[in-house]
Amino acid sequence: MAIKERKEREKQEMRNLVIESATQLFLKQGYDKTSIRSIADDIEYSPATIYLYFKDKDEIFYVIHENAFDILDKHLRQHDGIADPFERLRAIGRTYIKFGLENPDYYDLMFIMRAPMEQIKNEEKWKAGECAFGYLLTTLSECLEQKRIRPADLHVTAIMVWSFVHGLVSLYVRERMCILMLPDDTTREVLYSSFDLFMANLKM
Amino acid sequence: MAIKERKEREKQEMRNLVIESATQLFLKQGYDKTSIRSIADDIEYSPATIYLYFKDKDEIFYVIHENAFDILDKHLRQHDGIADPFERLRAIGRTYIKFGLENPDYYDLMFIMRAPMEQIKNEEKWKAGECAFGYLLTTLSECLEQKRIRPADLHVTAIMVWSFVHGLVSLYVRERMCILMLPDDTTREVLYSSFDLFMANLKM
DNA sequence: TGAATATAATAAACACTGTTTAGTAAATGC
DNA sequence: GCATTTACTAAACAGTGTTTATTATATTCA
Repeated sequence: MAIKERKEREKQEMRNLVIESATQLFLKQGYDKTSIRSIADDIEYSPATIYLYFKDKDEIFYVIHENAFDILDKHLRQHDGIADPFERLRAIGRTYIKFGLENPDYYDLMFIMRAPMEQIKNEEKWKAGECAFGYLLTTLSECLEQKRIRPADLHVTAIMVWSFVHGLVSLYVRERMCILMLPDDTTREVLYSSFDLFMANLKM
Repeated sequence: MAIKERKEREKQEMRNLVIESATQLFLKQGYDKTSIRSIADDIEYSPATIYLYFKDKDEIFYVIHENAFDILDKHLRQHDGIADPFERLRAIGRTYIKFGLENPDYYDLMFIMRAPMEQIKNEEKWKAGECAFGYLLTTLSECLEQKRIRPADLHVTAIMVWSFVHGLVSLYVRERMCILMLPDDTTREVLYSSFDLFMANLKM
């Protein structure tokens, strides 16, 4: 009986349709302005239909949140070829910052907004987060082994590195870097200089 | 004619009444659940009355945002007496983190939420932010003068320090530290250890 | 094939939100 | 004492996420 399979496929296609529309609207107008009604309008279905495929708005944005991690992951893995773990760490860090500055809405959803994390509480774990953090852990582990960075606890070091780059990006994304009273491109230069300084301090 | 003065005083008292109620509700239930109607209910006035004293919801939370900076400022100034600028910086940093962990809603409003920054765009500058950042700048300036930290550009160093502590607190406040899969008190210990490591790397 | 059942979609409603408007009652000015 | 200004609010407006009752379509089975 292939009907059940077709139904399942159609269900998945409808979910994709919603996600594609939601992602497009989200990146164009932000989270708040991406209402269930605006998605419904866009895909030419009634708002109630969306609730046949998603539990609530959070579930939609949880999927977008997961997709965003896939995109970031692809960016970060570009540097897998760099043999020196410290230089690899530097490349990963710069790419992380670049991703945040160039995709502020995605970054917001991944690391700042509360909405997607509500979903994770009900599910098992923050799989996407663990994947990205695991990548940082292995890179830092190599750095420590080869004595390229100052010796310290692996997790403490990882939290230090992640917190720093997250701080840079999130202060920028949430418009607190205005205290510098500099034009946008100069502000960005300060951010990257700050990252360089951080890496210099980390180096052994 | 003292009537005008009395009226002005009454106007200010009404504003204070709204702010006090809003602050209390905000710290108890968070931003989203603190609606204009819930404030109006609490102070036993109609919702429309609030709009006679405040332009919109953002203006109310901008005042709370400013008050929160006064509170943080008082905490930070406690360490004015520490002669050694590096040790003063360490004390300021720990107090900043402690403030964030113990007052997550205030911290959110001050450094994460978009709402209060909308107000700042229409006004002149982010006065409260500049005051706090200025305090960091003068402390770091002393550290550099006395060669207690590695030589670098003052503003680049300040952004590095602020971004790091902000990253620590904001990842915690927005529940991303769950990747550590540790109980809450252990997570906090990791944060403080991370801060110690950062300071050790900064030291000359 | 035709009646019974299951699925898919929706219109309308519910309970909220921030904000505005029109109208009322009280305080003030002359 | 009367006209005017001020203080306040009920009701409405335009949204929001979400649920319910109903209809139309598709599938199953006799």
